[in-house]
Amino acid sequence: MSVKALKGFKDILPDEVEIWQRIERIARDIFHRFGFSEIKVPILEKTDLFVRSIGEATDIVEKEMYTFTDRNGASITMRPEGTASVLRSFVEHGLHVRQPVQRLYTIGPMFRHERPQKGRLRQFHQLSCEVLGSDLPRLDAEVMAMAWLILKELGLSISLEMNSLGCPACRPAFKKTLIAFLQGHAGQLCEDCERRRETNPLRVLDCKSANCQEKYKNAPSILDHLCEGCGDHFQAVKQGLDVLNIPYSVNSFMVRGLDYYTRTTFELITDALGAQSAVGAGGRYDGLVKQLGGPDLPGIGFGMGIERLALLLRQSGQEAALPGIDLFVAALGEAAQETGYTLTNTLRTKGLKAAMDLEGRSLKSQMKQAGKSGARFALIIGDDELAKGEGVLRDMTTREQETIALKQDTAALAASLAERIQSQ
RNA sequence: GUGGGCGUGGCUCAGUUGGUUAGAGCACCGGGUUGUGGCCCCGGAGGUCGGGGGUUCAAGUCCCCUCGCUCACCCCA
Repeated sequence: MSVKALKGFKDILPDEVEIWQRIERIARDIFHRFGFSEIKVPILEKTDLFVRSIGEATDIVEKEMYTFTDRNGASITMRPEGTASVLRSFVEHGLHVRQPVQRLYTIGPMFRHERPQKGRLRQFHQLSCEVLGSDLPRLDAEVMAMAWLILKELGLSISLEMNSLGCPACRPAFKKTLIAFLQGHAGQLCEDCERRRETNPLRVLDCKSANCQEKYKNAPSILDHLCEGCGDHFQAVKQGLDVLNIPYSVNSFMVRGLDYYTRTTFELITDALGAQSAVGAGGRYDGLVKQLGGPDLPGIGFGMGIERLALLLRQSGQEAALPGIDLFVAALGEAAQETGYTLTNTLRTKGLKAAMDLEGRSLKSQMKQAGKSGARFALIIGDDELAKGEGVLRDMTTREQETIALKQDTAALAASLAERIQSQ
């Protein structure tokens, strides 16, 4: 049996790459419009970085990380998300002294050892961004507006759900209230919720069991337990979204899987991807920079899954066609092959997308290739033409042909062909 | 980690109650046009029927094991 890719690892084949490039192009453009700069960070980090940022008791850290010991005995992890690495870099290089507020984005692979399914892979790719150094509610709204614009310009309609998780000042109190409420339903919940009642009580709220949800109807809401600062912040974020005309809904049951989130959290939801409904998600993480040994600066960011975006684009019939070439050189006979070979390569140096058949196949076969390659023109050179110093230029869409002079100088010929074709 | 579905040429699939050289469409290559594409016609190449074991005179078809893919739970992008 031949070697196959690892489970959950996928090749992105040429016809699929087209749509990926479109996604990245649009996202980059919008990031730049919002004043973001790209940062590239390593895929491997010390395991400790993720344990400290994502949280020891999270699923990601507990059972999903690709962690191994390197040849020096150090514990290394393939990044399961992007924020930790970007913040590590931010702190390590003291980026905060360059300007008070930093806007950064990055694009790359993430790794989580989960059971693969639709929209979920072990190596997946994210577009992600972070803003460090400001806790203004208007920034939260702006970041969500940016995510919204990316999806809009991709032609996707997706709903925005947001919530506030409070801060270290008010969340613990809410947790207690919630635990007390759940105590009242002890023994009546699903297995998972019974377990999480103690370990991660906030989690129970987005349980999918109808029975549990029925019980949670009267559960206390985090939004009623926010401290004054968090409450004001939340109101201001909503106003910001209203001002910017971004449609959203508040989901007080929304919880995030990473421990570092504070205050604003949000998800970009679709109903077209089966179980993996989140196309993007993010939120504020005001204590994280300090926690990683940096200055006490607030931050906010989000990530979007490229595979999920690509899936949605394909479902909505937005498959991008492979771009055609400019000119296909069809040569017959050895001398013509020689001329065609140098001509084709010279055309490429002039900026044209040019192709020819190196196998010496029949003209019919070469014309077929020209058609399949999407060429706008075909230049037919046979030894007959060569003797007369001519070639036949065929317009592949109109099927019109004309005889053109093949100048002695291949470079000059290439230049005039390039000019002619580019002017069309 | 737990369930369900599925594994036949590159892709999508047919394969009757187990029975002779395993088929089709698409894609690929060649020919029909001594030098011309997208349609049509003809031909060709391409398969250890996921793998192993078993039952049988005979297994793609039945049984067991195993591997892989996939969807869902869980979790999340």
